Amino acid sequence: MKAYASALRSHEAKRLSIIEAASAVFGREGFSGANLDVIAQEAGVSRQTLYNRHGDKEKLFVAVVGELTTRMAAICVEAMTTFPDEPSHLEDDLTAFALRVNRDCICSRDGYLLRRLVQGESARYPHLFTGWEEQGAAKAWDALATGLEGLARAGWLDIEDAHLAARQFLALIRSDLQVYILLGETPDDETLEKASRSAVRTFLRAFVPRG
Amino acid sequence: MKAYASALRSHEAKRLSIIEAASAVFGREGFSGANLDVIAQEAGVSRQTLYNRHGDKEKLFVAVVGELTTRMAAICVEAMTTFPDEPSHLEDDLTAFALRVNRDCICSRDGYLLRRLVQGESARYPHLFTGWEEQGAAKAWDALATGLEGLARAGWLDIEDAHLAARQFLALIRSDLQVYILLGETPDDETLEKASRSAVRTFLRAFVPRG
Amino acid sequence: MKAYASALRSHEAKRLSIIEAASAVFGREGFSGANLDVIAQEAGVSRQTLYNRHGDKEKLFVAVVGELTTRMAAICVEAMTTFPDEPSHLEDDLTAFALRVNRDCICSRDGYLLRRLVQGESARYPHLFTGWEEQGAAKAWDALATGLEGLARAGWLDIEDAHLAARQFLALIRSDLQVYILLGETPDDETLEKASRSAVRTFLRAFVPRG
Amino acid sequence: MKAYASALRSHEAKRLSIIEAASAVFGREGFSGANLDVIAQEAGVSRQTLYNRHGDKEKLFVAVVGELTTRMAAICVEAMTTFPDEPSHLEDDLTAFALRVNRDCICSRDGYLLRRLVQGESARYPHLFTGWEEQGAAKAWDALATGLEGLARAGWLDIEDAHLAARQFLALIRSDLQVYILLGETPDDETLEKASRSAVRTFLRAFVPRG
DNA sequence: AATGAATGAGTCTTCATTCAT
DNA sequence: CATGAATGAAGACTCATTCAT
Repeated sequence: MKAYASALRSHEAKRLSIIEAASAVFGREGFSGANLDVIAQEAGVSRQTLYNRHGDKEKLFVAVVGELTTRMAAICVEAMTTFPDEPSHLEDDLTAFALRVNRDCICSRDGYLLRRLVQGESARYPHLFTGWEEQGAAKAWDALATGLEGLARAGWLDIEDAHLAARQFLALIRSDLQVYILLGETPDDETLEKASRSAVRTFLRAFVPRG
Repeated sequence: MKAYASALRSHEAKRLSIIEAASAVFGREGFSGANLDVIAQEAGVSRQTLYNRHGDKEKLFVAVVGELTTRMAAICVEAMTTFPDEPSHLEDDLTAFALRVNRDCICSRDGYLLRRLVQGESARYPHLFTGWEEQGAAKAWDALATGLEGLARAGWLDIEDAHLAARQFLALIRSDLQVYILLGETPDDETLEKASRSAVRTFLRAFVPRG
Repeated sequence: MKAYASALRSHEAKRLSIIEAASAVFGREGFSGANLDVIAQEAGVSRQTLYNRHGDKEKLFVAVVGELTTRMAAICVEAMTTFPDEPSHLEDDLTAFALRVNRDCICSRDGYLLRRLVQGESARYPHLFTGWEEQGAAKAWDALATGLEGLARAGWLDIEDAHLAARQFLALIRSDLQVYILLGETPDDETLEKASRSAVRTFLRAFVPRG
Repeated sequence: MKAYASALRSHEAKRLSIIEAASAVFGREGFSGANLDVIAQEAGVSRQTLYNRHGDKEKLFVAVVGELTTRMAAICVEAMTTFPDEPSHLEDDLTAFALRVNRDCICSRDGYLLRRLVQGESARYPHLFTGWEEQGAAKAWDALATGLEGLARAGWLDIEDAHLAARQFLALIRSDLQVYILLGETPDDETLEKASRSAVRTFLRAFVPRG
């Protein structure tokens, strides 16, 4: 029993370390620049194990993207649940929400890696992009639009096109983080908070009902 | 004379076709995925010529990024000169400006390629990113901030931090073009105009003085 | 007892399925093209069992050739016993004999496989060929020569060199089956009968005493 | 001009040495056992040249088979032209013809190699076999059948089915050379002459008109 | 300057073989 | 005995780079 459990654990642990290593290397070097021996080494498994588990380089790449997409989808869904449906202080609450989205979805390591992989190889594997968009981006936009619509119905905001507002909200909250996004660095909380707050302020100046 | 001129032309023509081909292939395949024979062939020159002109693969890559950066800087500067310093109709004029920026700087072929190259290889060649940021992005932001400041001084806008507003303006006008930006497709003018106008409207709702 | 017997049976059964699978794969792919994992899988045993039983790839190959040689020797000997020592109808009886040789020795699956293995690897393992020739071909020729000599002594045939006649008999009866022999397909009985009969007819035209 | 001619010569010479080396190695080791580096080395060219000229291992193999097929077809056609249409001494002339066929078509190096390649890989590349049969074997059989028919019409032979007789003739003349054929050794002229003569004698005993 | 070849390193992939469970 | 992993050696194929013509 123990052996079985530990084998399972080791099996799953290996799977994970392969995905970790592969996403790191693919992210760092791109698909063609990635070296399977390096991945195997960083994963602490033998090259054979890579092949046993994933067949070949391309399939491994697809597996990595799939895993990251799944993970990020979960994280984004989770982040969306913190949307302030009944805000006590609109600016503060939206800022907290924006900060969370920035931290967990935009500037997280997995987010960075997934973005790089999809950006870098979407030309070669268009389906990557499709899957990513449908499972990730579109869902997040929808959820956010729904949240904003709720605020509008409750009189907090004055919004005509909720999907448009959602896209603009997302665009604004990342507008001050371009450098971090590009380089894959995670900004500290102060930076995140500042970027989020200025974005939310502008967003509210645009969408809070006047007079 | 003629021979000299035509030799010159042919020399410059070759230089250009090499840059064109190389940027296309590097953009498509990334640095490690690019094949110098393919570049030579697409450029219509011999492999030797690549080496004679550029020394080696990395130098060629750097030359491509340099050329694209120079070009894009010029284009952005040019675009900035169309900023409506004395607008007749603020929304229309800013929309026209935004459309121009979107079309020429964001969604153009060179813009797409340069972004891909920098994004893909900035990890490997950090100086690429530095050069690009300083010569391209920063200058554009400065110029735009100056323009916005002018509008504010003239009473058209109510802006505290002009650089922040510039970043947000740029973020907003591209917020509806993510797909095109990612895939490198150039949207038609209607799409560009719509995306630009909704962004400008939101921007103005946020920054036009009230009451 | 039962357990013992069934263990034995299973042991022998495994041995056989290994030989079957190995001969099939070696025959299909040649020595270097054969993959031990494939053999193990087709045999329904684990790779380890191959190694436990046969040591390594080369030894397994030799075992296969040995097994096939033994089997084919037995089959050929058996076929030779059907030689019509006292024919009632010479052409019919010799044709029946030829058909049997063709079917069991030349066109059988094991015959095909053994021929392929020996042909393909005799350059690498000359002793394979030696063993095969001595145990298989030579014996068969001798037996056939003896049979023909008997017919000659009984006045049915007019033969000077019985070994030569034996070789020619064998050459003739396979002359119409080259395609099947090469591709390893087993012709139907009609084809076999026709090929055998025309060969026997020619053989008899050459060796039946005149006048 | 000279340079051009010498380049051509060297080009063709390289092509030939590649084919020579490749046929030797493929013949010796089989398709999967053959090592392209060895072929390149034996051909005295670089590995790259192999790839430039032939694309990949499989295409090189096909090219080798094609070349050998073409060559052997020419040689067989040439041999067939020596068929004694108007024999002065039937046995001697047919023996000379048989010897020639044996020497040039059956026991020649190219014949051996082609046979090995086709036998060894016809399972994997059935089209190899098809091409070989149609361009080589079938043509040779037809030509021989025509020749025998001529002798029959002229009263030298008594033949019903010329194609059958042709196949039997070919089977007989190689019946004493099996060992050489299998091992790819070229027998000396005495052996060839003896094998051919005994075959022709039997053939004539079967097909010369009686009485 | 173009072409073709050579060199040498590198990378993906396969596979025989062994070891641990 | 089966399973899965590890190791190490090939081997096919690619590619940057250089050289000769």
